[in-house]
Amino acid sequence: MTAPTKSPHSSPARADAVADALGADLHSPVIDWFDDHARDLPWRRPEAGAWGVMVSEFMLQQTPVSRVLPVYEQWLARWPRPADLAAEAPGEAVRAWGRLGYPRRALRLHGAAVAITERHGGGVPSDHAHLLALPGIGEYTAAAVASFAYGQRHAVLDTNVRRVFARAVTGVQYPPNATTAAERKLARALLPDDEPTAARWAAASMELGALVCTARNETCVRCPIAAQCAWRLAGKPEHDGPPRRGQTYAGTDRQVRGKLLAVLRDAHAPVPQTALDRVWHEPVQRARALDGLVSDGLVEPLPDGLYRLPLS
DNA sequence: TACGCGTGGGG
DNA sequence: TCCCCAAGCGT
Repeated sequence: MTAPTKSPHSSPARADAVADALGADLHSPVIDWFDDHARDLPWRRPEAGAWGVMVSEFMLQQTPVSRVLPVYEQWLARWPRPADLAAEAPGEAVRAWGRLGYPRRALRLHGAAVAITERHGGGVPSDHAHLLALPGIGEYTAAAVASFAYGQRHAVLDTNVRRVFARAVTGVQYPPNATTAAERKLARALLPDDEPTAARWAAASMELGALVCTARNETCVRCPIAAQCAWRLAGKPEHDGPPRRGQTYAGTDRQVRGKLLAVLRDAHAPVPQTALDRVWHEPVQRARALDGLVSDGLVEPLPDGLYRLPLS
C-alpha cells in the first residue's frame, strides 16, 4: 500500500501535520479566552458531579441554557442521585420535565437512571462505551459526560463545535446538515494530546460557539482566533448550495402531542378522553398523536377511556 | 440517511 | 409577523 499521490495537501500524513500546526495555534487562545469568559453554570461546578453533568446534557439536547436552568435545579434537588430518580414512576420524570420539550428525553433519562442503578451500582459510569449503552445517550452525550465529568480525552462534537470548526478551519459559514466522517476526523486531529487540556479544549470550543461564533450575528471582534479564522479571512462568504434543513412546520403531530401531554402533566388524576379531545379539533390527527404518545410510553391508557402519565 | 420529535425566545 | 434557532437521539 503506497500513499495516495493526489495532491500534497490531501495526503493523510500532510493533513495530520496541518491539523497539528493548526491545533497549536487554536488551543491556547481558545482556552485562555474560556478562562476569562466561561459562564458560571451550575453543572460546571464541582458539586454537580457526574450525575449533574449527565442531567444537564440530557436537558440541553436541543433546549437553550436559559430554559434548562430552573428545571435543572429542581431536578437535582428532588433526585440528587440516579437511584432517587430510578425509584420514581417514569411519569414523574415526564411531569418534572415541564415544558422543556421533547419529553421522550425525560423518559430516557429515567431509563438511564434505572440502568445505572442496576448495572453500575448507582454511579454514573465513566467508560465511554458504558455511557453510550445507556438510553438517551448517543455519540455526543457520551463524549460530553466522559470529558466534562471525568476529564477524559474525547472529541466532543456538538453543533457549536461543528460550527466553530466549519468556520475557523474549513472556511465555510455552516457545517453540513449531518455530522460527517471528515468532521469526526478533524475533531480528533485537533484534540490536544494530554487529557486535562483536551477536556478543557472541548468545553472551551463549545463555549466559543455558544457565545461568540453563533449561528447568526457572530461577533468576530470578540473572537480569540479571528486572526486565524479561515472563513473570516476568506471574506465570510455566505452559505451556498441547498438550504439548510429546518424543522418541519407547526400544525403537525408534534404540536398536538405537546398539547395532549400538557393536559396530562397538569392533571394529578387520570384524565378522561373528553378532556383530551378539547385540545385539538381534528379527530384523525388527534387520535394519531395520542396513539404515538402511548406507543412511545409517554402516556398510559387505562380502562374506561382514561389516560395518565406512565406509572411504570 | 433522513426524518420525527416540543417549546419558546430573538432578530 | 414569521422564521430560525437551541449542548441530539433513535429508528
